[in-house]
Amino acid sequence: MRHWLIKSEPEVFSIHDLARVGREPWTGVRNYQARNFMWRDMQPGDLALFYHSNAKPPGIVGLARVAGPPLPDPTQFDPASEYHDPKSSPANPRWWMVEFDHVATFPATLTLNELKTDPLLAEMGVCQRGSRLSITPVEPSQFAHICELGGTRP
DNA sequence: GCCAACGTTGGC
DNA sequence: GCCAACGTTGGC
Repeated sequence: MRHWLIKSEPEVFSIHDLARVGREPWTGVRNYQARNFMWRDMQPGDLALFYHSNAKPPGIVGLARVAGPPLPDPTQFDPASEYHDPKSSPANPRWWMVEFDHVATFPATLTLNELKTDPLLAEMGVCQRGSRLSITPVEPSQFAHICELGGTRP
Protein backbone atom coordinates (compact mmCIF):
# COMPACT_ATOMS: atom_id res chain seq x y z
CA MET A 1 0.00 0.00 0.00
CA ARG A 2 1.16 3.52 -0.76
CA HIS A 3 0.43 6.67 1.20
CA TRP A 4 -0.50 10.11 -0.06
CA LEU A 5 -1.23 13.67 0.89
CA ILE A 6 -4.14 15.44 -0.77
CA LYS A 7 -4.76 19.17 -0.50
CA SER A 8 -8.11 20.88 -0.38
CA GLU A 9 -9.15 24.40 0.48
CA PRO A 10 -11.60 24.05 3.37
CA GLU A 11 -13.75 26.86 2.02
CA VAL A 12 -14.24 24.73 -1.09
CA PHE A 13 -14.28 21.25 0.42
CA SER A 14 -13.19 20.45 3.98
CA ILE A 15 -12.60 17.29 5.98
CA HIS A 16 -15.97 17.98 7.59
CA ASP A 17 -17.60 17.99 4.17
CA LEU A 18 -15.94 14.64 3.46
CA ALA A 19 -17.16 13.26 6.80
CA ARG A 20 -20.68 14.40 5.95
CA VAL A 21 -20.86 12.94 2.43
CA GLY A 22 -18.73 9.87 3.21
CA ARG A 23 -17.33 9.60 -0.32
CA GLU A 24 -16.22 12.28 -2.75
CA PRO A 25 -14.99 12.19 -6.38
CA TRP A 26 -11.72 14.13 -6.54
CA THR A 27 -12.58 16.18 -9.61
CA GLY A 28 -10.86 19.23 -11.03
CA VAL A 29 -7.22 18.15 -10.83
CA ARG A 30 -5.56 19.68 -13.90
CA ASN A 31 -1.91 18.98 -13.29
CA TYR A 32 -0.29 16.08 -15.10
CA GLN A 33 1.88 14.98 -12.20
CA ALA A 34 -1.07 14.85 -9.83
CA ARG A 35 -3.18 13.17 -12.47
CA ASN A 36 -0.57 10.47 -12.96
CA PHE A 37 -0.61 9.73 -9.25
CA MET A 38 -4.37 9.10 -9.40
CA TRP A 39 -4.44 7.43 -12.80
CA ARG A 40 -1.33 5.27 -12.53
CA ASP A 41 -0.09 4.94 -8.96
CA MET A 42 -3.02 4.95 -6.54
CA GLN A 43 -4.61 1.66 -5.57
CA PRO A 44 -7.97 1.15 -3.91
CA GLY A 45 -7.33 1.01 -0.17
CA ASP A 46 -4.39 3.43 -0.23
CA LEU A 47 -4.57 5.93 2.63
CA ALA A 48 -4.18 9.68 2.28
CA LEU A 49 -3.54 12.56 4.63
CA PHE A 50 -6.17 15.26 4.14
CA TYR A 51 -4.53 18.70 4.13
CA HIS A 52 -6.26 22.06 4.41
CA SER A 53 -4.54 24.66 2.23
CA ASN A 54 -5.33 28.37 2.32
CA ALA A 55 -6.54 27.77 5.85
CA LYS A 56 -5.77 29.38 9.19
CA PRO A 57 -3.71 27.53 10.06
CA PRO A 58 -2.88 25.27 7.11
CA GLY A 59 -2.26 21.65 8.10
CA ILE A 60 -3.33 18.02 8.16
CA VAL A 61 -6.84 17.51 9.47
CA GLY A 62 -7.69 13.86 8.87
CA LEU A 63 -7.43 10.68 6.83
CA ALA A 64 -9.08 9.44 3.65
CA ARG A 65 -8.95 6.20 1.68
CA VAL A 66 -8.89 5.59 -2.07
CA ALA A 67 -12.32 4.08 -2.72
CA GLY A 68 -11.86 2.53 -6.14
CA PRO A 69 -10.09 2.54 -9.49
CA PRO A 70 -9.45 5.72 -11.49
CA LEU A 71 -12.37 7.10 -13.47
CA PRO A 72 -12.53 9.80 -16.17
CA ASP A 73 -13.16 13.13 -14.45
CA PRO A 74 -16.65 14.03 -15.76
CA THR A 75 -16.10 17.78 -15.35
CA GLN A 76 -13.70 17.78 -18.33
CA PHE A 77 -16.63 16.99 -20.65
CA ASP A 78 -18.99 19.60 -19.20
CA PRO A 79 -18.87 22.92 -21.09
CA ALA A 80 -20.50 24.61 -18.11
CA SER A 81 -17.79 23.48 -15.73
CA GLU A 82 -14.82 25.65 -14.86
CA TYR A 83 -12.78 22.45 -15.38
CA HIS A 84 -14.06 21.86 -18.91
CA ASP A 85 -11.33 20.76 -21.32
CA PRO A 86 -12.35 21.09 -24.97
CA LYS A 87 -9.31 19.07 -26.02
CA SER A 88 -10.54 16.01 -24.16
CA SER A 89 -13.16 13.52 -25.28
CA PRO A 90 -14.98 10.60 -23.63
CA ALA A 91 -13.29 8.28 -26.13
CA ASN A 92 -9.89 9.55 -25.06
CA PRO A 93 -10.13 11.21 -21.64
CA ARG A 94 -7.24 13.37 -20.58
CA TRP A 95 -8.08 13.82 -16.89
CA TRP A 96 -8.68 11.09 -14.36
CA MET A 97 -9.81 11.04 -10.76
CA VAL A 98 -10.36 8.66 -7.90
CA GLU A 99 -13.00 8.76 -5.18
CA PHE A 100 -12.01 9.19 -1.55
CA ASP A 101 -13.78 7.81 1.50
CA HIS A 102 -13.65 9.54 4.85
CA VAL A 103 -11.59 7.57 7.38
CA ALA A 104 -10.97 9.90 10.30
CA THR A 105 -10.99 13.52 11.37
CA PHE A 106 -8.14 14.55 13.66
CA PRO A 107 -9.20 16.08 16.99
CA ALA A 108 -6.99 19.06 16.13
CA THR A 109 -5.16 20.35 13.05
CA LEU A 110 -1.59 19.15 12.77
CA THR A 111 -0.29 22.46 11.51
CA LEU A 112 2.17 23.05 8.69
CA ASN A 113 4.40 24.74 11.24
CA GLU A 114 4.42 21.59 13.36
CA LEU A 115 5.26 19.49 10.30
CA LYS A 116 8.12 21.78 9.34
CA THR A 117 9.64 21.75 12.80
CA ASP A 118 9.49 17.96 13.16
CA PRO A 119 12.77 16.42 11.96
CA LEU A 120 10.93 13.29 10.78
CA LEU A 121 8.53 15.31 8.65
CA ALA A 122 10.43 18.36 7.44
CA GLU A 123 11.38 16.61 4.20
CA MET A 124 7.76 16.06 3.17
CA GLY A 125 6.74 17.63 -0.13
CA VAL A 126 4.16 19.83 1.51
CA CYS A 127 6.84 21.33 3.76
CA GLN A 128 9.04 22.44 0.88
CA ARG A 129 9.08 26.05 -0.14
CA GLY A 130 6.99 26.69 -3.23
CA SER A 131 5.33 23.28 -3.13
CA ARG A 132 2.11 23.58 -5.09
CA LEU A 133 1.38 20.02 -6.10
CA SER A 134 -2.07 19.06 -4.82
CA ILE A 135 -1.27 15.36 -4.48
CA THR A 136 2.06 14.06 -3.18
CA PRO A 137 3.35 10.66 -2.05
CA VAL A 138 4.17 10.21 1.63
CA GLU A 139 6.63 7.77 3.18
CA PRO A 140 5.02 5.03 5.32
CA SER A 141 7.11 6.06 8.33
CA GLN A 142 5.98 9.66 7.96
CA PHE A 143 2.38 8.57 7.59
CA ALA A 144 2.55 6.48 10.75
CA HIS A 145 4.19 9.31 12.67
CA ILE A 146 1.53 11.77 11.56
CA CYS A 147 -1.28 9.41 12.61
CA GLU A 148 0.34 9.20 16.02
CA LEU A 149 0.73 12.96 16.31
CA GLY A 150 -2.86 13.34 15.11
CA GLY A 151 -4.06 10.97 17.81
CA THR A 152 -5.69 8.71 15.23
CA ARG A 153 -5.34 5.10 14.12
CA PRO A 154 -5.98 4.55 10.42
C1' DG B 1 -2.29 42.20 -0.09
C1' DC B 2 2.36 40.61 -1.26
C1' DC B 3 5.23 37.78 -3.59
C1' DA B 4 8.06 33.47 -4.47
C1' DA B 5 7.64 29.36 -6.95
C1' DC B 6 6.31 27.01 -10.67
C1' DG B 7 3.35 25.40 -14.67
C1' DT B 8 1.55 26.73 -19.11
C1' DT B 9 1.24 29.32 -23.31
C1' DG B 10 2.67 31.03 -27.53
C1' DG B 11 5.84 33.70 -30.54
C1' DC B 12 9.86 32.89 -32.89
C1' DG C 1 13.10 23.77 -28.90
C1' DC C 2 13.84 28.13 -26.42
C1' DC C 3 12.25 31.36 -23.37
C1' DA C 4 9.60 35.52 -21.99
C1' DA C 5 5.13 36.53 -20.44
C1' DC C 6 1.49 35.31 -17.90
C1' DG C 7 -1.58 32.88 -14.59
C1' DT C 8 -2.12 30.21 -10.40
C1' DT C 9 -1.00 28.46 -5.90
C1' DG C 10 -0.61 29.19 -1.30
C1' DG C 11 2.17 30.68 2.76
C1' DC C 12 2.83 34.66 5.22
